[in-house]
Amino acid sequence: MPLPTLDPLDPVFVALADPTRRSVMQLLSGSGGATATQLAEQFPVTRQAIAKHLQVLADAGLAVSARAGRETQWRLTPAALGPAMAWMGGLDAGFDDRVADLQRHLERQRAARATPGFRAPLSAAASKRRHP
Amino acid sequence: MPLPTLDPLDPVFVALADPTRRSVMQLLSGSGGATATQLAEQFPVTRQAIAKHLQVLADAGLAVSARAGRETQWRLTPAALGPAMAWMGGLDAGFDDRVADLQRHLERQRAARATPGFRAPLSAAASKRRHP
DNA sequence: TATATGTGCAACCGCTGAGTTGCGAAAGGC
DNA sequence: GCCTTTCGCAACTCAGCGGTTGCACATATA
Repeated sequence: MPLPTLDPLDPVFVALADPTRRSVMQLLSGSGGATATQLAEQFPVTRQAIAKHLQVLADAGLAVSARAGRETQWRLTPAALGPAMAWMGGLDAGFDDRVADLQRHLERQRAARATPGFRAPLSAAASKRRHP
Repeated sequence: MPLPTLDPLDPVFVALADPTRRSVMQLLSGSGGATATQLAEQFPVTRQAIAKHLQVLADAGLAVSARAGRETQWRLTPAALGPAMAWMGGLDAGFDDRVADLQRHLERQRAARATPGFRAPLSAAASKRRHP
């Protein structure tokens, strides 16, 4: 029972989680656009399966469709990947913060070592940020 | 029946697809490391659920564990996100390729227009790259 | 030693999602 | 006109996943 989520970039990550869907994205990126039947020829699955995948991509804002006559052209809109990539980059930024914390900690240790008789508490910085 | 995948960055995207798992990643990023029980206190799920999430992250190379005494510390390894982010960036690169194609196409059109009596075939470039 | 705490493993359950088949409707080609 | 193509919708199957409970083992603390 996965908890209900209102994270706006959840549909993007969910869309990216399926390998067939990622291949569809690559085909759409390589070509200027394609129909569901054209895409289905490249996979060992039915057209309806591809159509469902395209709908998932559309719900995530990663693709748009435009009907022309009896066929609907699908096109990739990779701009929707921006927030997801930003979120991933933010994890490394957190790492940078910890590096800065460590550097300040070491600096304080160095200063304390220069002051005989003072003993710094161990791993104070680590436990302080354990549950933000 | 999802087709079997040997895509090496598949476990990474699968790991990112769950919102609880992403929250765990953020907590691990904000702190220098935590145990499964500590993390479970921040979520309305059991410790075992968090432990499973941590195992998924480990299988994707996104986290490592180190046992110390009776508790095991978990730490995030965001470097494993690199290939995934590179793949996403590659989709935009494909877009750049299409822009280059379009520019070449327009340039050819302009040259043809300067040569009376020659008629360029319509949308030749588009159909050429439709199924790479 | 006894007790409490933290972990890992295994079995079990409900639901979601990927995929299928079937069919009817709209658009093109003859 | 008729036939073909392409599409969208609905119902269905089924494996995997998120989550739980229960328990046994190891480590710290009294």
